[in-house]
Amino acid sequence: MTFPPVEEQLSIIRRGVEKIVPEEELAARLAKSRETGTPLRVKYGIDPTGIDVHLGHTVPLRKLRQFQELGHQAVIIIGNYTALVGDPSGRDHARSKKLTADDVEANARDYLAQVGKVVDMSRAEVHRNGDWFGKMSFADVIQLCGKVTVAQMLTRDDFAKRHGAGTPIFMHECLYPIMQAWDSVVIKSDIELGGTEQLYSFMLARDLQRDQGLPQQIGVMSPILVGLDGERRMGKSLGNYIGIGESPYDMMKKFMQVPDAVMKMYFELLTSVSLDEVETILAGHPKDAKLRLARAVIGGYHPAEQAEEAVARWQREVSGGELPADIPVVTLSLSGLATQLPQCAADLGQRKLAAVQLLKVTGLAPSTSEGARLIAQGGVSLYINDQPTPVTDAKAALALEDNMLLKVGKKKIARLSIQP
RNA sequence: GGCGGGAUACCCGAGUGGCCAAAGGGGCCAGACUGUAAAUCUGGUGGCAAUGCCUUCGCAGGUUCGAAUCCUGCUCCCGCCA
Repeated sequence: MTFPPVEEQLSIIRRGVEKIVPEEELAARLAKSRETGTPLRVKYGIDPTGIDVHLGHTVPLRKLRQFQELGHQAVIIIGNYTALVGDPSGRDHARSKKLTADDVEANARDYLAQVGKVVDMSRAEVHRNGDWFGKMSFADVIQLCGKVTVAQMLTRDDFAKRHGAGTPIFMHECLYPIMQAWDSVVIKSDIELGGTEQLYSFMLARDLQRDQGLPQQIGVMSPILVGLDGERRMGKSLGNYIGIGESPYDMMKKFMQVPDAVMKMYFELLTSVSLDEVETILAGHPKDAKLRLARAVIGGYHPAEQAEEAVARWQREVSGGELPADIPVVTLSLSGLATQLPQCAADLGQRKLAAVQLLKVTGLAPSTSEGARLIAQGGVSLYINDQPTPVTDAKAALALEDNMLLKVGKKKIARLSIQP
């Protein structure tokens, strides 16, 4: 096994990484690996709790892939044991419902399939930590806990804060980092990847590895990827994410709405474009830079021609103002509507319906009141034979034509299918 | 266990008898501008068969012509003391 020169490896590893601890050990470890022809074991752990992988998750995953390309060994840990136990802390009740072993395994498989879009799974080791934790006795657990002090645990920032503030810290929460650290011992990791919030567990792993007479792992920590709002971390619950399973065009639309300020970070963490080139790109027009970014990232998850088509389509439909290609069809039944809205029966008899009611039944407005507001503000228009007409009177009964389009604002549009 | 403070719309937060569908800010929506970025500006932001009507200020009652506002009970939160 031959590896690229240490300096070259370092520059790749350091890209988009916030912290390496201990930084000074990394070069020596790489050098030794190169001399002995031994790949480093690079660990990345995840709890299989039903994750929809988004770009934020891909940051450490991409780093793992880079290690693979440098010739090192990717080791993915599925935390099936911790997932089974369930973490009741701080979670809302809906989420803390117990997962069965089957759920966890299904999640794990689903997760690994998604990970396969970034990591070369044919060359990765996958372990489930239930394989070792499931065999441990309570005595083993106590013995393991004997290696960690409370004072140590309290050096962890969030625990320290909570302890200071008098908010509860549950025993099992203290066990999670220990378990994670023990994973490192078992799989003999040289490097562990994760976010900066993992610092404590990473360091604990070093302590336990030393205790077991093993080489100590080096933590390579990625920054938190900000979401589409440019402020908070990318996350599903915040609704500011791009999932790697999304269609090219859905990704495209989201990319183009990202604030300019995050482009540099996205280029650095989500693409392989060289940092020099990124500088050049960002010096140009921001819109072109964003197109470039979108194309690069989307191309990582979809065939290049589909990424290209998504870009082209965005230029046509959004930038060019053409009507979108995939307008959802809303089917309206005149007789059904007459039952639903008896007060409009007379209008319906003439194939007409008040504008506000139409907005509501098509789902383009949540209520007639909101529909009336939208109309008053000039946000509603009607397309007959693709000819737009603004709707200005909320109460006016509109003639219902099969195939007509109703548009609200810039984004909401529906094609009507009128049935008897 | 004692004392005190609080619960207002999506969130924060004003309002202490009528002028309150409830200030202000954030968020969000629509419009202008633009590159569907940012910034800025304008308008809006409970519902309905809509110049009106109905519902909403923690929950349940009460006082009053009239209650987010006063009274009683209840639930929950947060400080301080023990």
